[in-house]
Amino acid sequence: MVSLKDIAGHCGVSVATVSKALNGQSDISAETRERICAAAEEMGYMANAAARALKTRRSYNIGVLFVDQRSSGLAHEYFSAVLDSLRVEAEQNGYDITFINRNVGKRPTSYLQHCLHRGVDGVVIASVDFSDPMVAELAQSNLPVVTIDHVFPGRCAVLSDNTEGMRSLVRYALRRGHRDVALIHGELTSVTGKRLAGFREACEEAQLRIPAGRILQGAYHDSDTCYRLTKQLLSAPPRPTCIFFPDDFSAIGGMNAIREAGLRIPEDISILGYDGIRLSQMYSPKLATWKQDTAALGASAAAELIALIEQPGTAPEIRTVPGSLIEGESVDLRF
Amino acid sequence: MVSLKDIAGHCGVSVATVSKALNGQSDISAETRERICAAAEEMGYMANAAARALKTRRSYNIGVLFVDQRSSGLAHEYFSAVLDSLRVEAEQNGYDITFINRNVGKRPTSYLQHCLHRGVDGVVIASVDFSDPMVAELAQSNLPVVTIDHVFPGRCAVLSDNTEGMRSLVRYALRRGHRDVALIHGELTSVTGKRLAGFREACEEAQLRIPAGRILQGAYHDSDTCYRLTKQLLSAPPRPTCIFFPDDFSAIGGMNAIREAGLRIPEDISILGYDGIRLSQMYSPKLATWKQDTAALGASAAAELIALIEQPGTAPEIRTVPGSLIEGESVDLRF
DNA sequence: TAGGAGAACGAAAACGTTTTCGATAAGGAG
DNA sequence: CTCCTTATCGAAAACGTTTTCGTTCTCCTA
Repeated sequence: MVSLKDIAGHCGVSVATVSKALNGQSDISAETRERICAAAEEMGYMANAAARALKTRRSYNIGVLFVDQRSSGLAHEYFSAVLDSLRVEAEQNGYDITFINRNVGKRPTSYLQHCLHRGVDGVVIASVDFSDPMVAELAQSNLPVVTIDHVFPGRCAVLSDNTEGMRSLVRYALRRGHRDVALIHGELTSVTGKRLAGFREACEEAQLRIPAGRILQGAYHDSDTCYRLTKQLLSAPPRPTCIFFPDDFSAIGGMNAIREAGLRIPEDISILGYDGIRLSQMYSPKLATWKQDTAALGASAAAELIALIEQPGTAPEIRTVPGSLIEGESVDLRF
Repeated sequence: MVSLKDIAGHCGVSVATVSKALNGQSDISAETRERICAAAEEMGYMANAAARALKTRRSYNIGVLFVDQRSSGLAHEYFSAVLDSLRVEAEQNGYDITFINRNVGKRPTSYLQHCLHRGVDGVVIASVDFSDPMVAELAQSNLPVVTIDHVFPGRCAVLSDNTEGMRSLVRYALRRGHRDVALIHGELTSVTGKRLAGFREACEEAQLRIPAGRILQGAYHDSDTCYRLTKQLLSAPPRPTCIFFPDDFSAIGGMNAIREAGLRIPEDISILGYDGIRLSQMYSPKLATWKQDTAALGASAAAELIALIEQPGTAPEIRTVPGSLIEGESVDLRF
């Protein structure tokens, strides 16, 4: 690896001058700057990130905390899409991303310690158990932090509009004439809470009372559980005419249960998913679902974090990313 | 951040002693070592990775090159699963992973330059256009490199057994009595080549001649293309009794085409996928497919790379990871 | 012409480690 | 008691940067 010293030797100047020329400082004459830059280019110079980070305390590295509970983190299309746009946005701004984990060397530590060790400039937290004290420790640290789909008091967050998403889905189903609807939701998290709120709002709006038995706790991204719960819903008459699922993936479990019961979708039972993954429009029938704008979520998170890093004064902002309704073909008209 | 100097001050020894105590060097008395380690623990010491990397030229960071052509990289379940197990294995060995891209700062460079800049200890390359000269440059550099699903001469590689996978699938279909089979394959890569070879071998073995029109080039992970090609296959009688698809995901496109033509799976047309993603066993019918051992692929790649890094003498090894046949319910008996 | 301003560059310290090598002390052998 | 080992520790250099603060030198103004 060629270093500043090599270039300095080659050009007959000091390392200080080379550094300043390469970094565009003003107290270098245009002529020498040209000469130095040309030499650097020609010699294939590449700054040593470690040395620079050591000196400047800026690593141009952002940490990403994605914990795949039930190994559905990276394999989950929603999160991998968010991660990917996050990565692209970060890279365009000159930042690399590294995954945060719980060991440095081979010894276990905390997420925060790991971040301090690596000297990341900031952190994006998503898809984790936000009740984990170790996550809270990281979120409350004095590193710049942006969370996705969760808000810690006083910190930045990027949210998918879960209340609006669920509200829109319910309104859509009610508009199509459904009155006896059921909801299977995921584990109780802030995301689930928002969606439940949206569900209730839309129902109240339509002066619809939903009996307790029509709201079941399932699990995200777990089609087996939804298969089971759907069977349960179908077995106790009267059947609902419409079922909301935690996400598109788990809706597949529900569809299987419905078909095994000899019922048709949407003629006998209408269904709605959530997420709008590509697959949802390949089922037949195409699924009615709420498309979360994963590209905007990831890019916003990165952009906001970088703003936080580069303009330390920035007030912590909570940005909500709108989604959109995909009508699909899985909700029948009932009049 | 507390540094070695702080600990040294606190314990009344030199930084050299602290460093050696913490790193388990032998020329430190047990008593002072205890004292220093205790102080380090209590003061919340965390080594500065940048300083260490600068001094030792080891970053404990491995670069991962995953390019998502057609944005199906991270969103592709196969690769995200491989990536995840790779990450876990690396982390367990004290390595972090960072994504390699083409810019340092905001200026574009090559993958190799980016690696040199970051000082990664080694690189895993997967899911890229292996004909890209910039990828070749990286692969032929003197960094430790492991590729997945592709072999560069003289370098380490971890391969999913594509020939065996396709051979097994074909044998399975032929065993069930199919004689007029069609294959839709992906873009021409070394992976596709292997699968084609497996396909041909199994056919020859059974003394089956496959007319040219029965082998079509489609695209990986692209259900639209497969939808179109399947329609084409179905429109020209005689129809094949069995179709092989590039992967499970694109098989969905094929299934839709088949069903739209009013045909049943598998009674009228049998189908086979490739990959064994979770979803494939949620379709109905469950898909006959070849399950690639993504967990082993990722873990092997990481393990092999780390071996290469830590024992520089290691001979470049090409490891093939076996997969397994999932029979599913999508291939009918034909006798 | 003297003085000051500004432009261009360099010396050196610093960031936090690791590592070599020398120094000191203790202990054992003769 | 002297000499040689061995154990334990520290001083200092080095890794490759960035940045502060001088130092020169030129040129302009009064």
